[in-house]
Amino acid sequence: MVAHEPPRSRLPRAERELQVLDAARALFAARGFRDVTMDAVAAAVGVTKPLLYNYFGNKEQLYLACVRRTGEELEQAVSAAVAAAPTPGEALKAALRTFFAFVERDRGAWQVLYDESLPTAGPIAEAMDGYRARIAAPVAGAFAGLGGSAVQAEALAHGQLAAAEAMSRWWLATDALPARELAELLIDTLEPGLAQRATAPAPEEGTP
Amino acid sequence: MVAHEPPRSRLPRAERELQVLDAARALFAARGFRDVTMDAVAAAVGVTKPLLYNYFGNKEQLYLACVRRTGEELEQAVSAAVAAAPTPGEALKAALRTFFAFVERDRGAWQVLYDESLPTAGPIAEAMDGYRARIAAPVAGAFAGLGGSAVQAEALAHGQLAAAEAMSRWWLATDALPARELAELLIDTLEPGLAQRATAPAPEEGTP
Amino acid sequence: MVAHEPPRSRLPRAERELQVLDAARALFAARGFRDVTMDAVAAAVGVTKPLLYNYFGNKEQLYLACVRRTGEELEQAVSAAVAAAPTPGEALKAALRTFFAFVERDRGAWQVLYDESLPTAGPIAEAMDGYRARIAAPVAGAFAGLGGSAVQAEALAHGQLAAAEAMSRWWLATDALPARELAELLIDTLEPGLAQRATAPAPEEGTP
Amino acid sequence: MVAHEPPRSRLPRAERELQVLDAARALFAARGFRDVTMDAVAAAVGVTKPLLYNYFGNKEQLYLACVRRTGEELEQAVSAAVAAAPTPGEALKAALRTFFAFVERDRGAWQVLYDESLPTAGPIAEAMDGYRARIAAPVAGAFAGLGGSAVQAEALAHGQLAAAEAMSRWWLATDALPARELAELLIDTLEPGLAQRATAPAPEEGTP
DNA sequence: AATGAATGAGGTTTCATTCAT
DNA sequence: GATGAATGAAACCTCATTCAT
Repeated sequence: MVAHEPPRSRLPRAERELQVLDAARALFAARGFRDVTMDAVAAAVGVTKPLLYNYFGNKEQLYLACVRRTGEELEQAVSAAVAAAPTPGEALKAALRTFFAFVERDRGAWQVLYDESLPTAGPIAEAMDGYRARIAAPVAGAFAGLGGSAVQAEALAHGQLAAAEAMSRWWLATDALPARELAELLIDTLEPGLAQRATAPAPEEGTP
Repeated sequence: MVAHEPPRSRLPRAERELQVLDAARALFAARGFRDVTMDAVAAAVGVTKPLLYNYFGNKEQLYLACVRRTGEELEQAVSAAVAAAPTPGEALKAALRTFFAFVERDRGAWQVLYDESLPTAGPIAEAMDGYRARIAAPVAGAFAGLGGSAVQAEALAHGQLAAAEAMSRWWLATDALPARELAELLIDTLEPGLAQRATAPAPEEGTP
Repeated sequence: MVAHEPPRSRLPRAERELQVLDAARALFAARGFRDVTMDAVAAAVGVTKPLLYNYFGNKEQLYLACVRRTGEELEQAVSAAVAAAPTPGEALKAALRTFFAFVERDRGAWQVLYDESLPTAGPIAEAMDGYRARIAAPVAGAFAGLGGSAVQAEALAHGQLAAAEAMSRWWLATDALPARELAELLIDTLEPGLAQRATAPAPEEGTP
Repeated sequence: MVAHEPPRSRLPRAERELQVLDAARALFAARGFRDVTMDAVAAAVGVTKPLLYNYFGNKEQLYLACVRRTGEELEQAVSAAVAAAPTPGEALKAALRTFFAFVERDRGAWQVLYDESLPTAGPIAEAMDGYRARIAAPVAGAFAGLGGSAVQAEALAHGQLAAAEAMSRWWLATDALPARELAELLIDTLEPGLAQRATAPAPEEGTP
């Protein structure tokens, strides 16, 4: 009655590592760091736990290995988009479009990068904070270029990045709209207000 | 057979429940569902674990009990604010102001309602989704009143509520601005874009 | 076929702790820290591991709990004997007699105190070094009072304490002599040499 | 089918065994049997674990192979020194001097021979006991020649060998005195007592 | 009304050892 | 002669949960 699993044994390390990484990332995306056990990863790949530990060290490092490539890609994509834009306003739009495009292209990758069940302390927390901060930085820069005080820009950047994340999560759950439209929707909503900020002479805060 | 020590305190059940709820909610707010053990709750209240189980059944139900009052309060506050507003534009502003004010008044309550370490399946997930949806609904209504399709309104509501949430978190961490000013900052940023939506003739979605 | 174990359940904590401590100390004495598993301790007492962790925290703390009383007793016995002696020579004799008497009185206690399979780093190593150092200190003092340079005294104290330990271990393995005679044997062997040191005018080292 | 990379080095077995033995002994000396993993040995030699198993069978046998040469050397050195001495008194001095000299010459070898983290049962324990007993025997012989019963001599031999050992360890840790002076210090301390034993009319057994 | 005592089940990690080439 | 790939077994520890009073 048991499906006769083809013997997948004795693969070269590089190949096995990719297998593990794929299986692990899928599990982490689906259930979150906390609810994925090393046993589950091992079972998904069809190997035993010690192999996982031989290759990746421990659970945190396995998680980070799942995240690394993806995280760096998103970092670079966002900062390249921002750098290439002629004005802060365009930079912000480009950043948001890049972000949503990324989410749409690889749901799993994004979910792992923005996992909400990660430990809030220790090396993993630091690494993830690093990724998120480096992704957020160019966006904050764009906001800062648009007028208002520096604190205000930071607050807005935090807020609208979270808005983008939330819209992404909502999109993952509902699939109600093409992700690209979400980018335009958010951009359209913000643009006039930001244009107005840019022309105003940036007082301490709010309206004169 | 010996009963020298008077029982620590023999409170009526209702009172004891409130005590437990307060202590538990503070813990859940500070450390998240996942990282709070029943032992920790019992120790914080000064009772033993079996009492917790007698009164609340299990950990999830205890958590839900902690959340119930808060969730209903926020639900009602937001929907009252929206209902009382003369126009969709005012409704939205009122909703955001109410939200920030609520977070400012009771950060613990707020954090429990939006705990990010909750199980993503099971009765607790459903209940929490319910609260969040009922809080988001009036906001989405306000957005919808400003033009665009219903899905777009829902997407925006989720996004800007998360923005408010993130700005609040940032406020809790930095204390860099009064929370009320954050509300105005967000409103000022959104208002022109929303005004523009309101005048445009809301097609299926997006502007022509 | 299985012996019908009398249900030993539900003992008061104090009693259970003593049971655990006895069983654990016996195991540690017989097999050494490294080779005793928490499962073995639990099985020996007839309880499950979590109880051990509830009561003692972890394996190291359980070990230290086994050692504490004994260690302090030996410390005090040795330093009291040394303090009560009129001359350094007498002090040294008293210390050695106390030491061997202790070994004879409670073989298990001594074996646990001088376990050779302990971790060489971490809290347990520090605690055990503390005990051993406090036991050695009065002996080193006695040697120092007998002439020669301070380094020489320290070297000799280290050496002869180790001699006493080794004789104790040999005694535990062979039981060939009453332990008390070992004390006298060692004392008789050292005494003339030490007396000679005491009269000599302590040059840099060796005989003038 | 591809064989671009030349094999790391295709040494004849005898040479490879020596390499392994050297690296392994250094590791065992530094960290003790328990804390050295086969992985660490393999890495230190620059070979893979299966080779270790091919050549030596298992960890215990590898350890014994590391110890064999050293153990036999020390055995022979001590017994030669004792045999060459004209009187029991000289024999003892010669034995102690040989012992200290050996430790000074090759601290690694010495530490492996007296590793304190070895299993206390099984083939390894028996083998090590054999080495230690054969090293102790000539010393005990010398003590026996100085009066007292055979058991007493054995007890003293065990004790004073341990004293030499401990002084060596202390020397390794502090470097406070030349090792040769430690030998003289111990000899000077013991000599008068032993001389006295020699003149006293040895009761139980021994020479009149 | 409340407790002290106890556990089942499962998690991460380590290590000596072997298989197939 | 030597290796890359892989594993079985067991260790420490944690936590939600229940039993008997």
